[in-house]
Amino acid sequence: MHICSWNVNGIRAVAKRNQLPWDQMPAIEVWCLQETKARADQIGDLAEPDGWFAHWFSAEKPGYSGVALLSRTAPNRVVEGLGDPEYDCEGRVLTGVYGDLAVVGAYFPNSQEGGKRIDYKLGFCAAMERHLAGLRRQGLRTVLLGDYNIAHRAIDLARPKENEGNAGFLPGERAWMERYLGTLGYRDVFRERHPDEPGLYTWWTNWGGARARNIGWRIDYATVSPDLMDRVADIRIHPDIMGSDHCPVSITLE
Amino acid sequence: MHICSWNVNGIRAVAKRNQLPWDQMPAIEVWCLQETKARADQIGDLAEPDGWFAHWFSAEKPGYSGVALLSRTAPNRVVEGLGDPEYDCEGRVLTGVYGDLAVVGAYFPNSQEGGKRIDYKLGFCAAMERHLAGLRRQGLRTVLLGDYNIAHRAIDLARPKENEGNAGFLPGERAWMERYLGTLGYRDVFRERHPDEPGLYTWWTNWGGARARNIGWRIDYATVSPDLMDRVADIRIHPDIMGSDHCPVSITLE
DNA sequence: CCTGATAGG
DNA sequence: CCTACCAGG
Repeated sequence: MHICSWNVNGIRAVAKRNQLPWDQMPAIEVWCLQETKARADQIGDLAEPDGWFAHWFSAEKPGYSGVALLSRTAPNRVVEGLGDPEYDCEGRVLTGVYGDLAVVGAYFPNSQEGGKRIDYKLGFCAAMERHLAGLRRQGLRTVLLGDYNIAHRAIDLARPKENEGNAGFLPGERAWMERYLGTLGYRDVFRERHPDEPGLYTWWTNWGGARARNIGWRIDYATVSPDLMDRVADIRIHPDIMGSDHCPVSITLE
Repeated sequence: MHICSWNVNGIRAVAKRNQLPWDQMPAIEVWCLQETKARADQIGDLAEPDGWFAHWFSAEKPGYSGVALLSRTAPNRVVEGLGDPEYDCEGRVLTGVYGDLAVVGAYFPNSQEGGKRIDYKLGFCAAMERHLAGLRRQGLRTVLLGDYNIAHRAIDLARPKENEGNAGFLPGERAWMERYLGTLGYRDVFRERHPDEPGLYTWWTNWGGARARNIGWRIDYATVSPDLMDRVADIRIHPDIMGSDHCPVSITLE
């Protein structure tokens, strides 16, 4: 099963440029999209692309956040959000269940300038923990794909020193990654397969040719529950796929 | 003296496209610009173009309205507005005095959907009358150039029937044109020289190729006080000058 | 530097 | 449709 996550930074802008992800990467069977920035009723035919089951989950605030789940085969069920209206009103999480696999697509909150929203973000992370635990209690193995808006360690961004204390690299959010990947035992497969390789990023700022110079951050992940680890055949980031300030991350499960 | 008026619909957009009016029409010695939509401090070098005396008068509300007066020779003095803060806070009028000539550049208010702002507009027109009367009491002859946002008569727009009761063709504003050009005796030189010629417009909506099909309105004028009439050598509209949804109107005075 | 929302035209 | 603004990233 080929699953891919992409923060599209506005699906309408991507569509206008003819860079829709399913056209660009035809082998993918499940797409988790973040920052769609549109309701289904704003995008016409794009809401139900030919050959896909599509589910759109949007923020209340127009043009803000929003996620989508597209799959070639229909999921057994789809869960919107984390079960907490404080987070679910921002359209950040969609879970598709396929057999014993739960595919969770998520757009974690940005902690913002001066860490203004770090409390909200850590609350979201805690709610995500509970959500994942609930899925596992249902006997499901989980893969959590999306834009975590967190660079875990110094190796995960090009300028760790300069970004000490900046949104996405705050002690509090990094500590949650430690907890999630350490204490809770979820697996950052990509880093496990490239333990010491720098320069592997999924996001670059739009200014100053950062992407061309590969001054980026790895903030998009596909992490799996421990019991899914043995099914992971492949995991990749796709820096050559353009159309957003993020690039896709794909995982192949057997 | 070659004087030209142009509603630029955002001077920054015009500059970005390299369509600055003084580059396009080098013979012009005085430019009255409307809808500049920028303060002098937002436009860098453009605020004081080489070889020009420039005066910018902006609305309080950012990106809204705004007029400019540029001239090859320095005016004896410049007057900002009409002397009424209700209108002057919207950056709509600049007057440059050159010898015994007062060049008044004006951006008349739009009367808006449903005539929502017709009272404001007619108040502006009344204040403009007083302003012009004041200039004449000072012994000045006046030319009032700009976007009046009024089509005077049916001949002045392509679709008079369909626009009966629409902003720019409301009875109240047309009546003010009648008063200005009839009772008060100011002269619409362009119409006097083309009394029965339809299809002479200065503004076209951006939708549906209206300009290519010449579905437009004549809402930009250069009108003169009766005592200036004998000095008018030429008056033209310039539908070939692109860069805005309006085209320039020029007048040549001896 | 991008996205999308919004006001104003 | 097109110019600006603005929030958010």
